[in-house]
Amino acid sequence: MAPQSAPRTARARARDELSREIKDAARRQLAEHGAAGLSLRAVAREMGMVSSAIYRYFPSRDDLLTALIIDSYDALGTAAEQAEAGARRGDFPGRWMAVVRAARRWALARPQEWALIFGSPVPGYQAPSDTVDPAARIPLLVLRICSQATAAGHSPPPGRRPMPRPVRSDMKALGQIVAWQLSEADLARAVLAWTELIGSISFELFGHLHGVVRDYEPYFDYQMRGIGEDLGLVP
Amino acid sequence: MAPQSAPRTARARARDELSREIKDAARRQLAEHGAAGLSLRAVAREMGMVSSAIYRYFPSRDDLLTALIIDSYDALGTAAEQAEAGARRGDFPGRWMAVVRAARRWALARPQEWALIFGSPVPGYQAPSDTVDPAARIPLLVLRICSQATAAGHSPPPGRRPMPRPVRSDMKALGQIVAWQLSEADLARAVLAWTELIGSISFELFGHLHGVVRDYEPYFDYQMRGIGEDLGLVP
DNA sequence: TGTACATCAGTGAACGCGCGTTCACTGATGTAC
DNA sequence: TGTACATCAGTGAACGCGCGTTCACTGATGTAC
Repeated sequence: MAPQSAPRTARARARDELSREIKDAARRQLAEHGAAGLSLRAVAREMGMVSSAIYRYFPSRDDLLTALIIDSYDALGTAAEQAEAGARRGDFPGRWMAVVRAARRWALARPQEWALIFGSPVPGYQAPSDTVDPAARIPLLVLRICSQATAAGHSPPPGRRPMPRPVRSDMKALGQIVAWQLSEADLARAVLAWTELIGSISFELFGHLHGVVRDYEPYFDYQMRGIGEDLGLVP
Repeated sequence: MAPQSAPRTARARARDELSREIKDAARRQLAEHGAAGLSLRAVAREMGMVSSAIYRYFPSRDDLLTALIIDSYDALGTAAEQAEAGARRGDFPGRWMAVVRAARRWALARPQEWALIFGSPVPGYQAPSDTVDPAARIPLLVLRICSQATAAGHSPPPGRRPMPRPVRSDMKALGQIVAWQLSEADLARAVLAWTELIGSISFELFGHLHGVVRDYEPYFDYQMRGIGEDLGLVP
């Protein structure tokens, strides 16, 4: 018999496709009304289904939200990774800039998805652990760039000030997880750079630079370039 | 007749007091259910009033939200200003650390109020211009510290890299508004520091450092101290 | 290849709930003379 | 000081709406023999 390499039944394929269509419809809802305004009934309406039918695919509204969060983290991570892969390996500042620009572009195109993952947590909603890995893609990418830059002999000027013991211990643990050879001070700097990246994009998106910055792209580039230098990516 | 220094009638005083009580009840609501879950009816219930009575005080839910936003910005600004006023004038890093610690403490005590002003914008809600001045208190405070440090001869090492024209023009405009003598590069650095402050607190509050940092206070202090150094506050 | 049974997608009605806002009203407070 | 009128706070009922979730059901698809 043939169904050996493809044991996926027609029903299973239809199910996957509909799951995806439901998430697409939900994402459109999200883009218009925000996370708090995401309604299962509205999604069902857009799909031409009865509202209870959604429950064949997602056991509750929260599960649908979780799926959207994971997808958003993954889409953002993919965008950043692909952009980074396009830069010359030895060009560490270029790789950093590719990441941050891809992240900003992604955010500008989908502000509500950005707000879903980096804005206020939905009250009462607790992100399950499945979101951890997708959420880690960008910070890991940043750490990898820093690590390879260090390996190539490009390091930030050594520690300006002593690191308190609890911080050192947290950074040591982080270093053991990622297993690359970065000093605790460099790890802390990389975590800060990641915070600065997300913070800068959120500031622009959420309107906190209104009246201060008019031309966001060069402003963002300028600041991120400076952070790249602070990371010691450039000799 | 006597009512000259106090033309405030009993009715007016009662009105002010009730406005305040409504906002207090709304703030409690907010702390529990977040901005999206703020309900006029629930507020009225807590006040022991009928829901329509709220409309004597706030013409709509959005107006109540706006009042809360303004109050939050003001409370945060006041907390930061008071803390900063307690530091020795010549101790610029100390003044910076007083501001950032006060901001973090305020945020930890009222996470939902923080999310209200720095989290995802409420979809469909447009902040009116009354929020601009209260929102500017912290950034202005930061700029003032930098400016006085510069005047005292403590400046960051001069510009690492050229500033693109649009950025320079934005910073020049900002410099004219605040009227102090800071270079465009220093202004940009101060705006970044402000972004980093808000971003770091949001990262902690919204759980993005979960699994990376365990002891937040020393981590925050360490990073903010570094930013203070980057600002050139210390000779 | 054909039949019997199990699985599953989608329906339609219902439960129970809460929301923002409007409106005509009553009774108390404030103002002008 | 007293009266007549205007202002205003709070009531109670109603409008019109949308929501998440459950449940018994029908009919189509898949599976085992």
